[in-house]
Amino acid sequence: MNNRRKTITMSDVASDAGVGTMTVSRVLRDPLKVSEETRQTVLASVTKLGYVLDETAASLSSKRTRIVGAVVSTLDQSIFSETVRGLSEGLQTKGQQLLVATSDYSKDKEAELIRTIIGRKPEALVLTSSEHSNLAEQLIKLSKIPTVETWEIPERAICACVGFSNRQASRSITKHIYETGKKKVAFLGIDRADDTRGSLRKSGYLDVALEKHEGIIELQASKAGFFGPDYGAMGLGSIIDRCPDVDAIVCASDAIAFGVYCEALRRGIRVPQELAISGFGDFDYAKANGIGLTTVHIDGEKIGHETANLVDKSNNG
Amino acid sequence: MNNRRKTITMSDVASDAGVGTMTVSRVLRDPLKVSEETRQTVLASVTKLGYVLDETAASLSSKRTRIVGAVVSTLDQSIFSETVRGLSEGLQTKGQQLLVATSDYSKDKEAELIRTIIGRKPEALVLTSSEHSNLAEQLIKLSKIPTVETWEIPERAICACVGFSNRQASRSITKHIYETGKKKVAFLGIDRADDTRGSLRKSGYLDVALEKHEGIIELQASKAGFFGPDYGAMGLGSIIDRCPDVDAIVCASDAIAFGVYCEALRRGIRVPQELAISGFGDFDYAKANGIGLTTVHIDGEKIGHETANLVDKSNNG
DNA sequence: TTCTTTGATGATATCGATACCATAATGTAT
DNA sequence: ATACATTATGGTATCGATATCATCAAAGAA
Repeated sequence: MNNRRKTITMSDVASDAGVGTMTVSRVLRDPLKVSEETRQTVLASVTKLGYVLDETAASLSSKRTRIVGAVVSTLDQSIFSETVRGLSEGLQTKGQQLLVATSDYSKDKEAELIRTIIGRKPEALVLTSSEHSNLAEQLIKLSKIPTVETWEIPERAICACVGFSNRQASRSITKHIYETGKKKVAFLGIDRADDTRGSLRKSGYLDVALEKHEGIIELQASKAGFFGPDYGAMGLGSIIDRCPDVDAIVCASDAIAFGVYCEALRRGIRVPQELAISGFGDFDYAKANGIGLTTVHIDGEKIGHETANLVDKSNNG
Repeated sequence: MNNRRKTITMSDVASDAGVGTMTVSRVLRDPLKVSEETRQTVLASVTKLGYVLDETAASLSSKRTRIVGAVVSTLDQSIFSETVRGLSEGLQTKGQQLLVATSDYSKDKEAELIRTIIGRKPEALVLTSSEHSNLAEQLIKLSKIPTVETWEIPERAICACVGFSNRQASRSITKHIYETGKKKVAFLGIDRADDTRGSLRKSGYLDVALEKHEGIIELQASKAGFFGPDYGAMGLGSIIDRCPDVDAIVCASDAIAFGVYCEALRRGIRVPQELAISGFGDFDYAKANGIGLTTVHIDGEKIGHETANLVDKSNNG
């Protein structure tokens, strides 16, 4: 009503309710420590004045910010967004809030963002990349903030990590494909220097294929500025040219797999009867029943939830 | 080095550099107000001690939190994640940080989250839904925090909004399809009570189709627990049964369009020559050249950036 | 030379909630 | 009845940076 007032503070509520500020604080933070009667009075004043506790001040005073920081590589149409979602949900139930920033796969940017976020004194830090700049590692160490690395299991974890091994996953799917009776299994990936995941996946494929003493049909080509599905469509052509009896293709990503899939349909090849196609992780539509794509489904949301739990443990456990 | 020390504060830096705390503060916030010489000394101490400014305290003192809160419906594989990305990037360049929370399309949850976020005293609030609970609107009004609503242009904006009209967009795409010479254009959507967007898109389609005095082939069916693409695949069948000479389908979403597309390929129908298919906004792969899908591309990132600018203006302009 | 302006710097009160300790009022064991 | 927990509550210093005002020196105007 009287809206030209300054900010309503806890002592405004306190005097309105005829109690001390500590009592108000307790009503809001630890209601059981206050008698039923007082609690009602205070709550009445709170709603009457439309009071909202100032977490900024609370954080400074209590040294508990209830904030968790996350620096992710990207949020685009990607599995990371699922992770962020799981994380955000998980944290919400634990009364924490999520501060996110995107690094765009740049280590320097990541370090800079980490510095800014550390300034917020978060209770934990979540990172999605497994390699960090020295500056970043140093900042983290100095700040002593529990840090969780997700997605790729790093060689040497800073603190804790939640994730999976790309190589292992690729090995499993390749093995699975051979087990369904396929004979000529090819791998289709893009040759890019900075693509650690892609090459881990290739290694996983090779681990199994070599063991089969089977023709290792492996195609790699540097991309020419066009998008994943296009590369996949083209790749299918090359593979069939080189090896007409191919009956399965392990792709380094779902974007590629999708391209292969569409091209196969266009050529009238039945999927997966004549050609099995497997992708990797970030393509939501692969779930649909009608689509014959196999994919390594990575439960980003679960990773997020697990991370939230871990974060909680590092603070309370 | 000496790591059993307590937190390093600004006065630690100040005494190390032999200056007052205000000078340190200025070096970090407004370097031009400090002489070159002093600045260097202070910066040296800062790095020497590994000092990181405590934004929590800064916020309390200056009443500028440099935080922007966002409550989004979801982050899943969706266009919202692009928006969040654009927003996050845009804010980063302006020295702001983003606090996100997901409401899962629940108005009550949204209101609750808004309350928590308001407690952080953000400098702006970003919402992705256009309908809010009374509580939410009241909280926002009381807090006087500039609020930006994105995506759907609301009937009655709380403060400012960035977005587009679903109906208008659908109208454009339908018109475009007729212009390419198609004669029998159908609409395929899912019948769900709470799907405001879907029905706006349907209306947009009808606006144009009716005007053409052309057969309005419209199919609606409640979904049976399976995923979008499956519905699309099934939908194509129904439409063809009812109207064999259909030559274009406007779909309510990209998931549906994708299902229609795959089913068309399976049936040997050439896309887009024999059948044009259009989707709506959240399917990244539609961009690929080889794929014959038309889609209303919604630039989530741009929405995010625009929002960031708007947020900036409401605070400084 | 004297007065004013400008620039660099520091002292201190302050933001708003909470930790910590003190107090008062009960109940309860001896 | 005395001593001792236990519970409910309030007073106050405190967290760490910044706004504000004061100070002082050097530079320019008269």
